[in-house]
Order: sequence, then structure tokens, then C-alpha cells
Amino acid sequence: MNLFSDIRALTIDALADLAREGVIPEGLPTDAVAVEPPRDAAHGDMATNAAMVLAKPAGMKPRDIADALVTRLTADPRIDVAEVAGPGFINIRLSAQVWQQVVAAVLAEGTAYGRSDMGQGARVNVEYVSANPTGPLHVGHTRGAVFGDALASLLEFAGHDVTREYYINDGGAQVDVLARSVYNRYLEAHDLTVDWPEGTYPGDYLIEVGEALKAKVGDAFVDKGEQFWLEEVRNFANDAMMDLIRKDLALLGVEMDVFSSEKALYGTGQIEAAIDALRAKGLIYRGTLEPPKGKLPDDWEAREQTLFKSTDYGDDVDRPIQKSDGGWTYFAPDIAYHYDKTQRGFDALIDVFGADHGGYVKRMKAAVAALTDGRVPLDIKLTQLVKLTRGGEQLKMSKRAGTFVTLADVVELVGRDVTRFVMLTRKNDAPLDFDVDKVLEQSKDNPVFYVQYAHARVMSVLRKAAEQGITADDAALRAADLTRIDHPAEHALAAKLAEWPRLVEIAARTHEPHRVAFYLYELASGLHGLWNRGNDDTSLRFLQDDPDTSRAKIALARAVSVVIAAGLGILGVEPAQEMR
RNA sequence: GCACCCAUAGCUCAGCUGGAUAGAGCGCUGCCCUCCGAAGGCAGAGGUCUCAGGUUCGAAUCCUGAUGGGUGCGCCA
Repeated sequence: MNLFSDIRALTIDALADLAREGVIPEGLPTDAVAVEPPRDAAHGDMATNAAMVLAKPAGMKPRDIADALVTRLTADPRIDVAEVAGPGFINIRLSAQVWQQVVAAVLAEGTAYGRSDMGQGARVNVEYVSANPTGPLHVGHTRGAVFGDALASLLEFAGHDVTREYYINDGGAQVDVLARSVYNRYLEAHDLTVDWPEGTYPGDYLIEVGEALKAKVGDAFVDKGEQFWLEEVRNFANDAMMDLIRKDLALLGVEMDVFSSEKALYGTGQIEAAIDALRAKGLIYRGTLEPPKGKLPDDWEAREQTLFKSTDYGDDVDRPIQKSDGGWTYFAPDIAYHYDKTQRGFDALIDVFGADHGGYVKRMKAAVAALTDGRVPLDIKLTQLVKLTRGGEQLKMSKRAGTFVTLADVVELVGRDVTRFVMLTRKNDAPLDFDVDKVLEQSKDNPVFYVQYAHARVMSVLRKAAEQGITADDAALRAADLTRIDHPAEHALAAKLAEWPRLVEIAARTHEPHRVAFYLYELASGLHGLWNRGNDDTSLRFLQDDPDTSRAKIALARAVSVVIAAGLGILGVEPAQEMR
């Protein structure tokens, strides 16, 4: 059940009737007709702009359309009052039975309430994390991981067929650096002294990798030249790092469907095939780029390169795909990888990058647009920096890694659920202040606690009901006489529940899972508010003397907890049963 | 120099394909527990939505320009 789309459908039907009767012209475009919750509760439960958006194409005054529409709408039993207001809005007040239907729908559908078929089963690939396999995941990766994972769940909830994918950047020079670093640790495991030149990875996390290598090959690589061991150590180190990363992801509860390897693209002809596909469209050429304006790199000199004509697809400058030694630039395998994704039949692609990769967006979109002739949309979401603080001090270093604070550190400090929720309390492109003390605080300015507390309170009511001998399991609640929830304050909370399916669609359409977190905060606020009104007005308490009345009121509370659980489920957070 | 992101209450931030008198938390002021969890709630004060133009019946939202901040900018990924 989606109340807003139901009432919108009613409005569209009413307009069709008016057209048939000749009151308004036939064939007016109704795409822009919206039915929305009004900002001001005094305007009723819903408002539609239908008369205003149709006035111009109909060649009529908004008021005349509105008056005719109001008569039609009022005839529906779900609508108590419809009246024209302001410049031509129609404010709608719904009948009490509608709110009872909403609660009934939530209880009947459970956590599936709010699911949408909006995606119509479209296959969407969400690529996220994709960290280089050179060490443990740090806080920045954590935000990308949580964001990508929640976005994937959100899209599933909205009717998409989602694949969660991780692209392993294991093809570049940084893997050689990793191999040399592991080799150093390997030598140390043999009690040898080593140098740590600039550009190696001295983190402690490689110590056990070096020891593991020793356990595997003994002293076979000691005193041997790089040509003898590099290949094997690289593979060994790469595997070890991916194990580490998978464990980190598991700490967060992130499970990828597919891991794709950059290295695996080499030597298979896939890169060549992707570039050939571009060449066939006349988008590959030999040329020399203009030097960038402003301060030049020290070693700048004009050079002829193999370029992709990305400017044909909105990029600012054409991009090199081959190095002067004939090898591919990092961009070439990325093109091939995205080509591969489109060839696997996805209808839409989403990449989640750190904000420091923002300069990469246009060229990647250009490549996908060129390869698919614009048929497969690529959305790239950038996640901004996370500033981790504790007691007002910024946390920068990790004890265990000797580098940035790791994902494992954060989860250890505050737990999985808190980590996930907090990462979604900001829009993805806004910087995030993550205060370790604050997020563990049990107060209303900690949104995690506030939402969890609301859920726990409902659970508390259910326990209390059981103690008092009131049968209030879900089956009993579904059978409750919901006409007993008849107070405006109760209707207001049910109205918030009615917004959930609409919120899901908006969040899914905009690829913004943080909207779910904010909605849950508002829903929790609604519950806390009603709860406290019970202090002054005992008739608003969930537990009443009469079991039947209790069941009706508990049904409303239970419905709130169901939607909180569903929303937290999308965010990957476990709802709390109690907070004590 | 160019591109992208951002600018909303004292602070941290929401704000729906453009919609009515712009919201929340913190902080500030004053209230509410013989009562289902007060770890909560209610009320009040607090705004030139950075600035200037434009489009529109209507702009925080779209367009142009300016200012301020962040990120990036040919063989690193």
C-alpha cells in the first residue's frame, strides 16, 4: 500500500472524468501532477498541485479546474474534506478510516511494507569500496562501504535486481610496492635487518604476512634477486590483503556478490576489445594534448599519445589511454571493466568513489556513454571525508596499522550498528564529523540511540502487555478494532507511516540512502511525542484498561516498530529490543 | 588557469521531479514524572537560505555571473 500514489491515482482518474465530461480539455499531460504531504499540518494531510500545473496547458484558470476537481475528490469515501487554497492548491483531509487502513497495511505486510516495484526488476550494478589491496580498510573506505551497501539494499527494496561488486585494483605499480614491503617483512621474519625506503608500506599488518610467507617458502627467497620472487610474492601478498579486506567488510556486515580483478583483464584481450569498440566509433586517435593552464608539472613536455575523444561526451579534455612505453594507463582497464559490466547486461551502473576521485567522473561517464551509445546510465556517487574525533581530538593514526584509523578500529570502538548508522547521517557529498564519544551517548542528539530507543520502547510496551495478560502478538494486533485509534495525535503518527513508501521511492530515485536515516529519526520523534502525550492524557497511552482498546493502540505502536525495523534493515542495522 | 562538489538559525545539518508562513538537533529561556522506559516530551527566542541578476503564477531548489571553502587536473591508481 502506498497512500500517496493511491490518492494521486484517484486525482488522475478524476481529471480523466472531467476531460470526458468536457470540463477540461482531453489529453492534458499529467506527469507533473503531484500529491505531497504539506509542509504545514494546518493545510491538511495531503495537497495536490494538479490545478496549477494544468492551468496553462488547459488554457483555464487554476481556480476553475480546482473547483471541479474538488467536487470529484470529495465524492471518494477516503476523503473527508478537499478545498482550494492559496494560488490553487487543493488541500485534502483524509478520513479516519484511511489511517486505520495504513496501520492495518503495515501489520499485514510487515517489513515488506514500503517495498516498491518502481525498479521493475531492472538490473543495477553497484560498485563500491574497490580499495587497492595494499592494506586494511580505513575510515574513508568505511563510509563508501556503508553508503554503497545501503544504497544497494535500498534499490533492492525499491524493486531493482542489484549486484554488489568490488573492483580490485591489483594491476598497477602499487602491488609491486606491496610485494617489496611484504618481502621486507619476510626478511625480518628471518631476523634480518632491512631498510624501509620512501614509498613502501611499513604497517604492522604486513608482519604476519611476512611470517606466513616464511612458513610457506622457508628461506627460498632470502638473498635472491627480485626477478626470482616478485611474481610469487605479489600474488601471495595480494591474496593476503584481499583476505584482510574481506574480513574488514565482514565486520561491517558487507557481503559482495562479485569481486572483479583489474589484473585479470590483462592478457585476455578484454582491454583491447574495449578500446577497439571505441576505435570503431572513431573515438581513438594519436594526438598531443595542450598543456594544462596555470602551474605546470616540473617535467612537462609536449608528447604525442593515444587518446580517447572523451570531449565528444562532455569531458573537458581528451584522455590518454596508453603510456609512452606502450603499456595501458590506469584508465584503459577501467574502460574495459565498465565495458564488461555493460556487456553483462546491467541496465544501470553506479560507482561509489571517494571525493578525491571526483576528477575522474566525467571521463568515466564519457566512456560508458560512448560504449553504450548512452543506453546504460552511469551514476557516480562521491563520498566526502570522515573526520573521526574523540574528546575533541581528531583521531588520525591506527595503532594496529601504523597508518590511518582502520575500519576495524572504528567497529571495535563503537560497534557495527552505530558505525553504519552514523555513516548515513550525512548526505554522501557532505563531510562527516564522526565523534566517537557522541555516538555512544544515550541522548536525543545521538540519532542512533534516538531511533533505537523508539524501537525498544515499543518492544517494552509489548512485553508489558504480555505481563498484564493482554494478547498482543502480531496476529492479535491484525485482528484489533482499529477504529479505536481515533485521536488526531494518533492519526498524525499513522500519517508518518504512510509517508514511508513514498520516501523509499524518493531515496531510491535520487540514490540517497541518508534520507532513510533522516526519515527514521522523524518517525522515532513521532513515537516519542505520542508517548509523552500519554503523560498528560491517559487515553493516549498504549496500554489501557480495556484489552480491545489496548490492542488497537498497541497496533499503532507495533506498526511504527515494524517500519523502523524495515528502515534499519535497509541501512544494515539491527533494531534494539531494549536499551537497558 | 580549468573542472567538479559545497555555502540554509550562534554551532552541526535536513529540505521531495520548483509549491503555501524555510525545518531538526545542540546551545539559550520557561515548563512536564503518585503516569506504558523523563535515556523522553512541550513551549519560546533565534533567518536578507553568501551576493547580484534571470526564468516562472510561484525559486533555498532551475539558469548566468560574482564571492568564499573543499577536491582534482598528460605516461599514480
